[in-house]
Amino acid sequence: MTTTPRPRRGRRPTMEDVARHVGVSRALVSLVFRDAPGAGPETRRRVLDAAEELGYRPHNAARMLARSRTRVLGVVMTPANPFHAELVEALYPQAEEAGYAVLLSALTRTRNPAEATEALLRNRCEALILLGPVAAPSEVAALARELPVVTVGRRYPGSGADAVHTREARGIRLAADHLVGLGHRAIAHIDGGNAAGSAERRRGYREAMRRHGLAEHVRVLPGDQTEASGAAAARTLLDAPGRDRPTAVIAGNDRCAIGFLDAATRGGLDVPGDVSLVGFDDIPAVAMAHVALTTVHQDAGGLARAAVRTAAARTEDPDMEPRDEVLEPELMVRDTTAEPRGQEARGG
Amino acid sequence: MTTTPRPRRGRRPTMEDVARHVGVSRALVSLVFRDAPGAGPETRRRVLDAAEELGYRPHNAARMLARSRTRVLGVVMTPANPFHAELVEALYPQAEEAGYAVLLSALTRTRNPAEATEALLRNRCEALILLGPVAAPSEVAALARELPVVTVGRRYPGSGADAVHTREARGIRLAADHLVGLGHRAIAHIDGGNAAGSAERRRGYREAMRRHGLAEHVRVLPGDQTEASGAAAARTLLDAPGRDRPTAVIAGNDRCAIGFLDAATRGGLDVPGDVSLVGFDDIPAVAMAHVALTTVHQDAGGLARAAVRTAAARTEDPDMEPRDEVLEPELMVRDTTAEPRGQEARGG
DNA sequence: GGGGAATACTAGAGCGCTCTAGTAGAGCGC
DNA sequence: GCGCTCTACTAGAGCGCTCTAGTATTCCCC
Repeated sequence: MTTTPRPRRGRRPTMEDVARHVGVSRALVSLVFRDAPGAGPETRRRVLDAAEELGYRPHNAARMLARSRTRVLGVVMTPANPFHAELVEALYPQAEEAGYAVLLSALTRTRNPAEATEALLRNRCEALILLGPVAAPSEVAALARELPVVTVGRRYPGSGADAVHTREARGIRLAADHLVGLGHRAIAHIDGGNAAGSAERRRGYREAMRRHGLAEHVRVLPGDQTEASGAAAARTLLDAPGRDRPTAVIAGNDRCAIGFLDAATRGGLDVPGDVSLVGFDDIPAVAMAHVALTTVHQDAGGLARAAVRTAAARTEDPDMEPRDEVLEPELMVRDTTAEPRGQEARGG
Repeated sequence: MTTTPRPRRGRRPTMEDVARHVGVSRALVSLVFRDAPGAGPETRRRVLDAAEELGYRPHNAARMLARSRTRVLGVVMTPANPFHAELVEALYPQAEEAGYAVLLSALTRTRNPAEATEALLRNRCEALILLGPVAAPSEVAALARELPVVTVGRRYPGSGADAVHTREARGIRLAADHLVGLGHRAIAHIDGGNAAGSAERRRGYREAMRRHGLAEHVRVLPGDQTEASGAAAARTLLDAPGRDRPTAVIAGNDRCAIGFLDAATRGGLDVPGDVSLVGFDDIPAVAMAHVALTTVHQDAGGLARAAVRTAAARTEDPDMEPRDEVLEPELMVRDTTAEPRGQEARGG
């Protein structure tokens, strides 16, 4: 286009260059770029024009170093987790509104929580937001001793970290009530292992079953919130004799439910004909796709907002009472739940 | 645990503090933390111990500012895109091996390419890796004038940016060959709009059809590589009279294919009974889930490796010949493709 | 035992910003 | 015409590192 081609080599222009070009002091240029009061409108325009002309761009490291506050929020996320994508999506506008920049650090197969947070700490984030953390309580506590930490989707009571999460147990209860309402009694739960929220969901499952007088039907299958573990659980059930087979399954999350659906369907089970299935999270894929999964909806936008607000609040006041923000889940009834076979016959 | 509780308030310890504590100079501490030669083993240990004791952690901004090179690779990614998750996953180890740190910047509904790259440039990345960029050619060209830019999954010929991508057209041809081999003739393509790779895939489709003498059957449905557009395309086909309906569809990508599968199935079409379906990317969800989508596999690890290598190479030598690294795709035949109805009858 | 090299360390000048404390000058009331 | 306030601007000291150019000290060889 009409952009002036700028020299590719050589050092980048600094504030000094812009200042000299306009004939003002460095401090004045700084004022303009920080949108601080104290510069005349005419000068402001000239500074901006000069910067544009020279291709000047503030050097973040220098800014961070000079400023007392960095106004950066460190976010640890797992790219492979679709629900984290939704949270990150919502985090940006919330952070911006609160006057913070977002610094992402990914958790991958080759990058553990310690590495991910270390990178953020070296950048002097003011607070950390950990999405669905898998770190050990002692690690989280150690972090919380250094800076404000907000865990999303999991609580670390007594760690000093604030928490923002869905009332997981209630979500599971909604699912259980729905299934019991349809006539199910043998309802199994695929566990999420040590993934965020799993403990709460497991507890919610046990409680709900007890409340419905179905304690004897409690059955927790091991898992880890991945498609693979859902599929494994399905295979376990397929191998069981029919009367030992639950008529409904509450998966640890949507990904697990997808895996279950896959393996169950391939194994010849009809969902919801032979077995009803409920997920958790309500990631976009299960709403829209083929699966039409009945699931427990988590409010990603609300979680993001609460996380940013809490991080900001604790940064302002480190001695604030520990917070535990809880958002209500919602059951999304779709096509993977129905009356159990026997019931259906009686009913029809 | 046994971690010394550190004072939460007050300024963080600096190299100066560590140096004083050990009784050496700041420069020596710097040497130790950079793993540079010139420090005795005994001193090295004492410095490390003191740092541990004081809770010292290098200040990244200061380091960046002081260093001539930042050794940071800026990566623009879209969290909502599952294929990007795979690329990011692979990018970290590759970058580390090449001696670079990774800085992520997300593209979201509220954050456009200009904002995402601006944030990275302010951090003085040495090179930019754009995953499936959607930016305008002029924008990419402007960026490439400032620093090495590698686009992944899309080429911007003449922009000055290097490209790393799959041989998209070949992938589509593999899909078309497979479908034609099964007996299909009316093969439609759901377009990916202006998403990365779409133009190549569209071209590949047209060429493949022509090569098979099926030019008259060419049918490109509008789309944009999301589930929604796949679903919309399915609805369009459902409304068409049977004889005008293609017997096979090559979707713009896997997400689009998932959407198609959803809407088609709900609309009463059997896949692959009534219509065969092929995707593109081979994201984890389509391999494992319920869908078992026949799709064109892209080598995420290979793309990541090539992207990092190219970025590093251009950083070393800005005058290097423009690179265009091409990786071969692979057709993964799963359960969504079969002989067309008529064929099947004849065959059986 | 004197010169040379290698090793272990230090001094100090930046890197490009921010921000406090200050100055110059205009406007204004009396 | 004096002091006052207000606006527009500047000087300069950091922020916490890196890195070049040094200085001691030891070791070794002839």
